[in-house]
Amino acid sequence: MEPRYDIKEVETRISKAWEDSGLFNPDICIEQGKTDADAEPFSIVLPPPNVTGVLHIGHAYEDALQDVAVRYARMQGKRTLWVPGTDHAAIATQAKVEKELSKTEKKSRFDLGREEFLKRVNDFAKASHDTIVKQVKRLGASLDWTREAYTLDEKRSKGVRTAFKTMYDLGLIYRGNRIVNWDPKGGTVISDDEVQHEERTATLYTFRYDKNFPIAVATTRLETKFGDTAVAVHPSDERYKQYVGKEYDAVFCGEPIHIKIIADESVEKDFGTGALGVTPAHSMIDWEIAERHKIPAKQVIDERGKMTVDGIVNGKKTEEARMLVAEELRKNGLMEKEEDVVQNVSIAERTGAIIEPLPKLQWFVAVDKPFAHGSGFLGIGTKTTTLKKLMYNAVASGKVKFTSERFEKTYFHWIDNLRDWCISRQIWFGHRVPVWYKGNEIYSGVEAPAGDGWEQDPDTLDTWFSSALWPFSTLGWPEQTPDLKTYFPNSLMAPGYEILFLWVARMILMAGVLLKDIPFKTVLIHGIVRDSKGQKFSKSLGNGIDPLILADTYGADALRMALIVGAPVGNDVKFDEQRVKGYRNFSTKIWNIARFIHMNKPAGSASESLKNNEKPRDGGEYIKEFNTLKKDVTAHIEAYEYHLASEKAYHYIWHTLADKIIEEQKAKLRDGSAAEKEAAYRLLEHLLLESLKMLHPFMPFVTEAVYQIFRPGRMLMVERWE
RNA sequence: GCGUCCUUAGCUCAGUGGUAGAGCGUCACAUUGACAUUGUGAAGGCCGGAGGUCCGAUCCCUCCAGGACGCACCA
Repeated sequence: MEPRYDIKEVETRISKAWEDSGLFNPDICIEQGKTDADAEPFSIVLPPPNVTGVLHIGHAYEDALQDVAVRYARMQGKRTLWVPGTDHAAIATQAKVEKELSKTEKKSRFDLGREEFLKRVNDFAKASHDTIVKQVKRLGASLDWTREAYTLDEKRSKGVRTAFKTMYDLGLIYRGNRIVNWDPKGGTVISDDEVQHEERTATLYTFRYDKNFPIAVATTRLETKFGDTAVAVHPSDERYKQYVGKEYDAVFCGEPIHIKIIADESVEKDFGTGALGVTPAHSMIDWEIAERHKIPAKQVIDERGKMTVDGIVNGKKTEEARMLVAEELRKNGLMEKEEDVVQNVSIAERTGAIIEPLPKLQWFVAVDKPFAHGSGFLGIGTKTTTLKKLMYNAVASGKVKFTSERFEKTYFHWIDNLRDWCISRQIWFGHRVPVWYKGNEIYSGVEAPAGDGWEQDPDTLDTWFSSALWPFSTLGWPEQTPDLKTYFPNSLMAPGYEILFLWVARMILMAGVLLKDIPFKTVLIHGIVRDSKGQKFSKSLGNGIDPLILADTYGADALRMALIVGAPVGNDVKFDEQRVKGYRNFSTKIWNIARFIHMNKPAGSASESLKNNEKPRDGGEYIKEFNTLKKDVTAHIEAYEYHLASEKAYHYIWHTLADKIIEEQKAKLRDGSAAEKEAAYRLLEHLLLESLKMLHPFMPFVTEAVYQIFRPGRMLMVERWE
């Protein structure tokens, strides 16, 4: 053996050996007799990384976790499939290319036109994809690349169109004019789950529309008040009871408005004046109030964030309009109070723009609408159900298990508050809405309708719509493929908790409607990798670390260990480069343990019998000790307590096998009789190889490399976990 | 407002109804050895605070304080 553990040489060589063997593909495992054809399947699909650039350390962590599960399953002899793929990440990818385009060529996507722009995005996505694949492979992930998928490839696109059409026919997808989250910077609508909140200070103005109006109202968004169509008060508020039901014509900053006074439970008596100016077109809440009371909506802000009313604010941006209105109110003695308040502002997740709620004609998924389900799935009954109920019951029934119960609570809470899911986007990169129009005719189908004059909807679908199909689109759905039959539902899914709603819930939804089944049995929800100060890794903070550089410096094995040991899977991981270094030392330690044992291999034919993995005759108590530990480690892996399993394996190899057992056997190896030397060697070799097997899911490279030195021609990754 | 989680060694964090654990760091000693080092040992803790249940609580329950996060939102 080489005196030094050459990380890069070994990891590169082993990577290639695995790839050449084809054993990441379960079909080849069966062909070669490594797996029984009727073995229990174990399937998992890689949460597809976005083709927006490169992998970060969070991906390395997520892949490591899954690879532990996959390698363990494979070693158990299961028919193991881990499907790789990437996500086109519609809005994120488009935004990235647009930014680049504007920087280097000073052009917008409209300057290029849809076709040329999409070509650019696809080129970028392709380059990004290639980088990502290389990175994932480097980290030792045992994915079956022969089955690679892309959310925007031909098969997945057909799946998307089929899903849309099916749900459209069920009445679960509808087109409606409703208030939506408009991202003025991205120029598109986004869903509730893509909106984030940020605390900001704002001025709360208390004012009257005009001198004759009987009630003062409070708002932070004065400029929207041109769109007020009602004033709402609490039904039990004695102060305003006399006005409820009355209607007023008023003049607000020179513009006529018509206000109806209504009573609604949602109004808080103690806030502001206890009266709420209702602006249905520019506030989610107000929209809902207006719906309840059949109050009309009046839009006063356009998609560019500019005022559309006549008079002093015409054409102005919202912030400027607000100042103008405030000034006008003060001038006319209508402003009663101005105070600073802290409020939460809605921000678009991808572009950082402040959300402008606007009424727009968009496509939605109806989550509360009863539909004919026609199966007894999840004990829902055979008649009708709603998507909310489907999502709820999948988890409540225990069919889908979350590894941490606390996430189930979060999940249920989210469902309770869920509104219809807006799925159309005004961007170009993505799945085009599979709907065609001709005059008043509307057609939804998997393919375009025959005949002339049909115009396809210009919008694209929320990227999460295609991601939601991932557990089965990757297996060939809507075709009834053998893979789908064997590997669906997936055994496991390993997403981060930050996409519990965006993704996990939607997969459950889609599988429930389209396949009348759960998408996966177990959800292993993991935390976020943070830096040593506890901050998220992000470009703006400049604290990003390239996992590949770490892998090249310390080894992918060491990186994996540093991420897995020390934090339970559901918790956040605090990442510290020092720890990677520590596990690099551990790799070296393993190499040296092996080298020492290898050097002490007795010459002659006796050792040839070792090839058959015979148990050594001596050292029974050591073997017993090992077996107890192995059982313990196995139990931890089964319970997804990878942090404990890996730590115990680590501790055993270093501080029991190396520090105690090898030290104790040294004398015999040096001075013993031939028989004693043989016995000592057999014992050490046995314990080493068994230890490598136990550690393999966590540190696949060094364990495989050493194993093959002792067992040439064999492959540790398909040895049996007993 | 509703909800979840966290508080354990200098740091980062595990863990358990029965005398407190790891890694890193620190200190002392040993060592060129299978070991780009390693080994042996040491120091270091009222397990956030107060109650309760229990023979016994760091662990279970209640409350409090501090911190993180999710959802909803005050217009």
